[in-house]
Amino acid sequence: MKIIERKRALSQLHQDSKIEERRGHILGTALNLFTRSGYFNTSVHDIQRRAEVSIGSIYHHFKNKEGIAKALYDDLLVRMEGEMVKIMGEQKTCHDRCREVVSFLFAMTENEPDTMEFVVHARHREFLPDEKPICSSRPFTLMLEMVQEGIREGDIVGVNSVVAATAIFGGPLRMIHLRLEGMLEQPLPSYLSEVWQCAWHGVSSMGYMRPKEWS
Amino acid sequence: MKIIERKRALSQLHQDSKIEERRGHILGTALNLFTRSGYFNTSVHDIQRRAEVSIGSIYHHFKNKEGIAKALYDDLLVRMEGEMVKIMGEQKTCHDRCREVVSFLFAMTENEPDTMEFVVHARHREFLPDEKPICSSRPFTLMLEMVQEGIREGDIVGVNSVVAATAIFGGPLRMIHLRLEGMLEQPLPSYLSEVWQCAWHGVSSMGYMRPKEWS
DNA sequence: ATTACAAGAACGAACGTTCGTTCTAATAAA
DNA sequence: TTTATTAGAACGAACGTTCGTTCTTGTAAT
Repeated sequence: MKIIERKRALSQLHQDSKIEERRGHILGTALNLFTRSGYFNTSVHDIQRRAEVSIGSIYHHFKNKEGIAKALYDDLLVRMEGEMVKIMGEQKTCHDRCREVVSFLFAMTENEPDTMEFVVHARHREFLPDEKPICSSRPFTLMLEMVQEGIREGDIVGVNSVVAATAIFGGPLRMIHLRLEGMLEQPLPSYLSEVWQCAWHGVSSMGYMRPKEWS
Repeated sequence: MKIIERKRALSQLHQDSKIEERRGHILGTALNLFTRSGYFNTSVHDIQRRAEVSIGSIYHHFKNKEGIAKALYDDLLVRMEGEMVKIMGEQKTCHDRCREVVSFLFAMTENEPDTMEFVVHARHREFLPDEKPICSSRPFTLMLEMVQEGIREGDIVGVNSVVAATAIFGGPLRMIHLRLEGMLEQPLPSYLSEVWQCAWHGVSSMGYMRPKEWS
């Protein structure tokens, strides 16, 4: 009995993983095409050709083209939120938390540029009309909360919290844009130190002692 | 003779302005639709209906749909570059120049949100495939040059100039994004002081004396 | 002053193509 | 056998664009 159940469970797992694999394969191909050519310049037939699956298979796993984008988007927000929560658990000060967020985003840009492009570049509203703007999604509100706590604790100067958040993350995000557009030779993490110092000094309430040059 | 020529010239001028008016009308309608629904969600027929002109008229004034977007884009870059050059002429220090740029961008966001949306939000690469990325267009390279001079003069700490430029303009640009997405209650200029102080303090090489609160 | 002509702006029906999606049949798994 | 999955031909709607025509306006000839 138990063995049979185990077998069924295993086989089910095997089945699930195979299904998940194909689903993931379609998603990966779609992400690649979406970021390479844009959502609207990518047809379902393009995805089908590149993924070497059939139209029917795609429409079996996803409701429609928008459903593919939605799946990508949801997956992404979940991953990002998980990372933000993890960072908030590991780091205790606003400074360390925000720095870690930037560090994570920089690393992700290098490791999964397609994914990152889909986060920061894509005009989700254009093809996911029912989605709220990404800046009011959980990962981004968590980043805002980090900053708000920093203001409460006195680490950050008492400005409007949205202003403080954009001051901290605006520069790093622009660096990500530039990197994704191929305008930066070096990988992002090599700029982290400089970028972060500029970002943090802009809002830090601590006394200011900056050396003339950073190495 | 002279009178006849004058008359012809006048009539020609009148004709030209009428033509220009219609062309501008089509462009304005297109800009509005493009920013409201996105380039790909806007059909030429939509533009035709909203502008209350004929399809033929549109194709008389513009080569094709892409030509409309290109005309908008070119016009925009010219205007922006003119404004940057003007600012560089009027302001003499890096600090004042960059601040004026941000001030101008904030004002423009309020006065012509459609135009601004088209600058900062649209994924031009997707529908203008031959265009270089906007960050390497003249207006943006001029902003970079302002910063580079600031580094040379010692006003800005000696970081990589791209890092400095993103540190200065990244925050303000994010504020513009937020405002265009309707996430800010107040008009942008009311945040200018705070935003600018954060941006400048991030890169300024001067001693640091920030009051606990800004009014 | 009237008429005839020319230039080009405006028009919109119609075209060919591409797209997202559906449908039916075939195959594999349970 | 039944169910889940894959396959790809077929479909209709919507798209960007073309093209023959009409309308408008300015010029020349009578």
